[in-house]
Amino acid sequence: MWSWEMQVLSDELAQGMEKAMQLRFHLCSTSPSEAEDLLLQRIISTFEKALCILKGGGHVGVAPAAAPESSISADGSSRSDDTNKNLCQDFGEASKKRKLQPTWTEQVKVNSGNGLEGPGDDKYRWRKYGQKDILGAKYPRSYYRCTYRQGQNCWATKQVQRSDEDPTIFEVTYKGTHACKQFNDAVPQPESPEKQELKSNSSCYDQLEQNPMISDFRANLRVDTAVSDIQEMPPAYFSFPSTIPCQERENECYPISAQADDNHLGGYSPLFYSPATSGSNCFSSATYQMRDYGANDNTDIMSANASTNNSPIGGIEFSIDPVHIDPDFPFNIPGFFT
DNA sequence: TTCATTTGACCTTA
DNA sequence: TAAGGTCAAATGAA
Repeated sequence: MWSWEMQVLSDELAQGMEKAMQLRFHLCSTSPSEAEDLLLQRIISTFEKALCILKGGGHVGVAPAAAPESSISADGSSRSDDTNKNLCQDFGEASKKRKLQPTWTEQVKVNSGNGLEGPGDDKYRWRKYGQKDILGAKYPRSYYRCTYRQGQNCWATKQVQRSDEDPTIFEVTYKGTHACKQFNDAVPQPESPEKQELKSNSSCYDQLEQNPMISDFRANLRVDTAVSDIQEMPPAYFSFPSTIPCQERENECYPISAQADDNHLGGYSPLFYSPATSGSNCFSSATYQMRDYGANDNTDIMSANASTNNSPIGGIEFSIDPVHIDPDFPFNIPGFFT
């Protein structure tokens, strides 16, 4: 089959799964029957299997993971026993290790009126290690790595690329998860109310993090957070498919604790937190599109703007509150841009 | 003095 | 071989 045909087919399957997950997502807020939930679970599972088969990995039920600890290779194919033999030596090589790291992208819109040069802080301390002019891009791409790379062997990196079309939009690509603990000694940084609330709900995220499906999906996750493209969605809590009935999973999302072990973010977008009021939702209101292109390194086609409603993706759409950039937020804080 | 940024060179990958 | 990604020496700021 032609590669583009494969891609189209993959996209279609992905959309099917996305819609099924949306449906399940909605049903969860209306206490669906166990039968309904099971049925949806099977539908989603079927899409998953089809996608896995299409991608040639043959590994069913697990989206490509990319974390170094994962037993799934970056290209989405499962690491069979023979490939497992090579795991140790693979991970011993930093470059390969990096290849296996989860990657996702956020689009951050900043208020140009503030003379901002880049997106705001993401509560991690980054050290710029390079800048490159990218072919066809108006603006250079900046490369950052975690300040604690040496001290704490933290291999998280990020790339910041200013949008050609809209200079107020920065595409921030995160690679790898933070292994460091840097929140106690991090430079105190002002936080928007949204962020503060997000933080307080981190236990909700932690709960979600326990879900193996999340680890599966997050590997090739791409989160577009362009503030301008927010779709209204009825409130509901977010959930990846699992065999746990919705009512039970609800409890996974509700407990809100003030003690946020930020490291559990693992470098993932803080936007995953729900600023849900009264703890009723893990995610609500607006839509973020999580695009899982699955096994292949298809990040290039993942770069479509979040505005599309037809995102051809094996990811899901789920609702969380929009995160607006506070016009008064001091973006010139250390660590992001100079 | 320490830490962050800049930037040219080098490495990797497609 | 070109483009993207990373390294590391030089430089600057605090």
